[in-house]
Amino acid sequence: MADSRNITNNMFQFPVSLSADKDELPSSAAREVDFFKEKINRADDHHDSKTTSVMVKKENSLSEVAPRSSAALNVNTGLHLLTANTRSDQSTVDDGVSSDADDKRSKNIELAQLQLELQKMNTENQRLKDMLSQVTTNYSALQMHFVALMQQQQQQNHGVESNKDQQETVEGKSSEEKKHDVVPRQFMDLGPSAETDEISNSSSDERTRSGTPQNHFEVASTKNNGKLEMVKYDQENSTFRDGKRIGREESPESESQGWNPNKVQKLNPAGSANKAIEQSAEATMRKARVSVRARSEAPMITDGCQWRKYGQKMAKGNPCPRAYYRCTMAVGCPVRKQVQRCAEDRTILITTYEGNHNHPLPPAAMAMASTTAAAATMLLSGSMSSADGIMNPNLLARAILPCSSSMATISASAPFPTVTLDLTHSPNPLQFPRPPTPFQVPFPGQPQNFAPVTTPQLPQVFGQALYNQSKFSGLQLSQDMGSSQLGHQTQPQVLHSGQQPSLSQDTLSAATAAITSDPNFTAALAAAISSIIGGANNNTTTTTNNTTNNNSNATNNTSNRN
DNA sequence: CGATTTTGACCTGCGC
DNA sequence: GCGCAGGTCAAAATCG
Repeated sequence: MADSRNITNNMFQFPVSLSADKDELPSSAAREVDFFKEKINRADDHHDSKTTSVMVKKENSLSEVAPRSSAALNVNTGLHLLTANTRSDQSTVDDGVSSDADDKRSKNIELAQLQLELQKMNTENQRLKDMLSQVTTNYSALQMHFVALMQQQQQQNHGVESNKDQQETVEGKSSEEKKHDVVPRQFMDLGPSAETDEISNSSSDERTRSGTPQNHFEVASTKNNGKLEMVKYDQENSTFRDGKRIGREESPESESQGWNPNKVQKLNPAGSANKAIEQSAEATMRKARVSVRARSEAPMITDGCQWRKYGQKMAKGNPCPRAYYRCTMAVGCPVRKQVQRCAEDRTILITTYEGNHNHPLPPAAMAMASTTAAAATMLLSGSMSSADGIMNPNLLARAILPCSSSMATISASAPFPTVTLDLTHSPNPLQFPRPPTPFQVPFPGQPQNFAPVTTPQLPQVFGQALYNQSKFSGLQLSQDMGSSQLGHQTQPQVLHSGQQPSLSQDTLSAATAAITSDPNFTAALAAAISSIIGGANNNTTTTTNNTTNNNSNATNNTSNRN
């Protein structure tokens, strides 16, 4: 954990120590710091209680060792005496004065002393060994206790999530389907807890592959009937609206297949079990959202993916229309996003992501994709229960990285649990040096950026990110953000996007490399942030591949229903 | 001409 | 049951 914190602090200075934030949120920051300290102190206390005893013992041992070391010196002294005696022997031999009886007596005495000292040394050696083993045992016990607490916390979270999944599953679920309820739970079992999931019946090989949600579904589908192709990447399709769009969605168009729950049912008629698995798990994934707030004058932040707009609606309480985009980098990619400007500060662009990509991504897109996927999974696996006041793994994450209190917000309230990454706070310019050249996002049209990095490493990246989901740092828990989550920044800083520090391509490459190589999720998160910031700036400073769509025109589409 | 955007219609869930 | 709001579809329009 310390490593992750160090890595993050070294690589990406999260914009927490902003002056405005300090002014605005001194209490929360202080609370966070205090909590962290408290946490640490508690841990230290706990550890100290053990350590103290150990130390006392150690001190005792040292105090006991000290005379014994003097005893060891005594032994040496004895040896020295022996040597002296040897000399005396020699002297006796040389002199030929001492009698044999005296020599034997003195030798016996010395021998006895030596044996006694040797015995003491052996005893002390044994005691030292015992103490060492005790210290080791205490350390192991502490470690195990910590791990057990973590696992218990995770399991409680999963238990709540699993219950919710069961409730959200389609009605009339048969007992056979219930057998597979483990799969959504397994899907949720990410990170360290997955290693100790006693319910999971997956093999170790499956576990090694279970880094991504896709992989989980792959496993699940393989386990059930081997229809890999259907479950693999359609994780978001099956439960959406319970497949009631029969008339429209049975169109033969392949593009809509990814979103057609009936297609899943039709193409995978082997069992309702699979469907239930997919539905419950995909429902949870479907519901998880990652919202990114960034300042950008462009209609859309550049996240490295290709999007196609499929709808626009006026949302209540916001004069700016909400645009709906779907990822078009692959046929049937379930990822969608909503783009809307903040009603309070229209320089803030709110982008909400749903789902996981089912295709390789360019590095720039992978940063965001891995971030959203990990954040969503983290949200589903951990924070929902935290909203219920059971556990709060994010507190641990905050302890891991206490410097990013204002960066992310979890909203576990209905209708959708949402992680909001607030990038509107200006990073410290010293921490985000401004590059001399404008940032350019490598786009998928450039194949050199495409396959080599993403294809083989994508599951690993997801897996690493998900494995470290508990390290998703800087998540500020919000019990009831609700619709106000997008406006949790009470006083947005007036900072044009052009003023935002951007990152050079080297920086992004480094960040991307950090994602692909570093198992630290915070690094991945920071890399995504850097890509966002760079993309936003790119939009404002250069001509990009973005469409000419302009949401700010606000073509009133309120009469959509009318 | 294909791809993309626009936009009215449709569907669903939820609250009353 | 009704109305509202969110989300999606798909034909038409537009763009390159």
